[in-house]
Amino acid sequence: MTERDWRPRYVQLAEELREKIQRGELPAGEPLPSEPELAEQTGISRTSVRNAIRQLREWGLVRAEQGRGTFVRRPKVRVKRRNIERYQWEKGRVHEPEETRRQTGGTEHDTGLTVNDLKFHAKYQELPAPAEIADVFGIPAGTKLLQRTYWTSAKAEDAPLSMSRSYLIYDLVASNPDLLSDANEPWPGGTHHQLWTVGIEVDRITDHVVARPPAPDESEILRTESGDWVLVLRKVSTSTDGKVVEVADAVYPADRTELVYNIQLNRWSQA
Amino acid sequence: MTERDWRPRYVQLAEELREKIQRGELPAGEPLPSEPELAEQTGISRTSVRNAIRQLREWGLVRAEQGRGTFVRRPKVRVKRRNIERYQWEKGRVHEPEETRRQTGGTEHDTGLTVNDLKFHAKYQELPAPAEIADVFGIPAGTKLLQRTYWTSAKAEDAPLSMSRSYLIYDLVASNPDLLSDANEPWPGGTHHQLWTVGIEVDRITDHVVARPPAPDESEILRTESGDWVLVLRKVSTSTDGKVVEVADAVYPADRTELVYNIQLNRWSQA
DNA sequence: GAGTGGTCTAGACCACTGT
DNA sequence: CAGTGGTCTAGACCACTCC
Repeated sequence: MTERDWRPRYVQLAEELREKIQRGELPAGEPLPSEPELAEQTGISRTSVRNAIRQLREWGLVRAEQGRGTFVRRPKVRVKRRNIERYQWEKGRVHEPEETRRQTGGTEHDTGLTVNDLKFHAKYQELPAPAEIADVFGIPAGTKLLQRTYWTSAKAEDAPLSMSRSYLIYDLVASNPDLLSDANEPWPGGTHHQLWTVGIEVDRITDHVVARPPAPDESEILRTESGDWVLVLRKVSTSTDGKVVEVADAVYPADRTELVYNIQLNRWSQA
Repeated sequence: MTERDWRPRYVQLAEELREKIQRGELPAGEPLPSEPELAEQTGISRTSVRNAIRQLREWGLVRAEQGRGTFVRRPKVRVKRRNIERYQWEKGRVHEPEETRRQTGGTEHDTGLTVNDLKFHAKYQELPAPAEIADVFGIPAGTKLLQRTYWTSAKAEDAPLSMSRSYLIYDLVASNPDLLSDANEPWPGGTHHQLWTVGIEVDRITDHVVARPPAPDESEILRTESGDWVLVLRKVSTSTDGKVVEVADAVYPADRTELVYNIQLNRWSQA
């Protein structure tokens, strides 16, 4: 006699299917047997079959499509974001001539995407600083901020998506009226150039990386599956006189994103 | 007549409860009404009530405990990991005397934890390089590696947990037999010191940050809730002669972790 | 033992997709 | 139209926790 399997039957089914997927018996893109079919094959109820499939969804292995079927998910290619190099490059570009700036990915903002791949959206609005943001700036809550929201919709299939919210202190940028409206988006040269027009040089940037479940609006824009999480990158820019001048939250679909930080260490012996 | 709400009833219930939680009507740590109770109050079946609660679990708002109840989750405090500073500090410590190294957090490895907070586990084993790891090293798959697995179990309540797997090329470290066994763990001085004993200086470290659902063993060690994700930090160390000398994957519970990278930019004008 | 969440059944109707 | 997954019901038994 082999030993009895005491795990719940839906877990057993989920594991069986997981193994089939990972062995390649059910290749990416292929549909699973339908729910009634699996119920009949295994002799368990459709409710339990659905339970098993929910497990597979939480594991990120399958995607259910209403009216069509449940399909094995293709492992997503993760877009690499090398922020250390990117930030330095963006800053260095400020003093290039405008044509150069317009050409070489002026729309990249925090996304790393070019205007060719996707449709770009920008929305500007004023808003009193929520406590959490005010804290980072080191200003009183309620101070007037300029909030800029950017998001992209893919033109091409599988193009990377992103969504980002950036905050500036309103009075700090108000001296250049061009900065207060989204009419100039995509701004040629990015945030560093915008800040430069009001006399600010960014000295250092701190990235705070966190993962969490998506908010409803994020889940819609990023087209995440149920159970997916998002990576949130809070980028805090500090000026050469030590003040926080921009706080930006970029939200990425976690299964399609990889953040890369390349860190140069000091040598032990310098001859 | 107000407009009819066409959303599924379990979604409506989930949102109602979400609002109650976020308004503080159901404070953290408090139990929700029991499932039969909610079913009776709302007039929907227990199955649908469970569906609503599953939604709240996916949102990370509640935790169900068998036989006790379903409780509002306390928002986790995220442990901040500042790897740029940490790596430089770890490298600089190599040439300090051994007592100093033993005292000042020699056990921190990739975890950032001290031996006082937790029980530390280490396991060494040899293993032929899987293709994915071999790729990173730039060596043929199957080359003998030394795999070191570290994990912690919390002594104190709410102590941070972590799990990490580190890979070294076996032949590269074999000249120091002390490095081949876990008997010396926690090694005083960490990986930089270990490598130094076989004549290697680490020149730069690249962090690759990714989030994904936990593997079963990870979920057990890190005590993640169902639906939680993990943050995976792959740390690739390159020696001064340009070879990859260590690959280490650290796995953190995503809801308790924040990675911080502080990036110094070059100045525009250097007088 | 009473009450909790976890598993499971056998049905039903619906919304959506393809042909 | 038939077939898919999504919602929903009204029950049942179980494992676990706490008194």
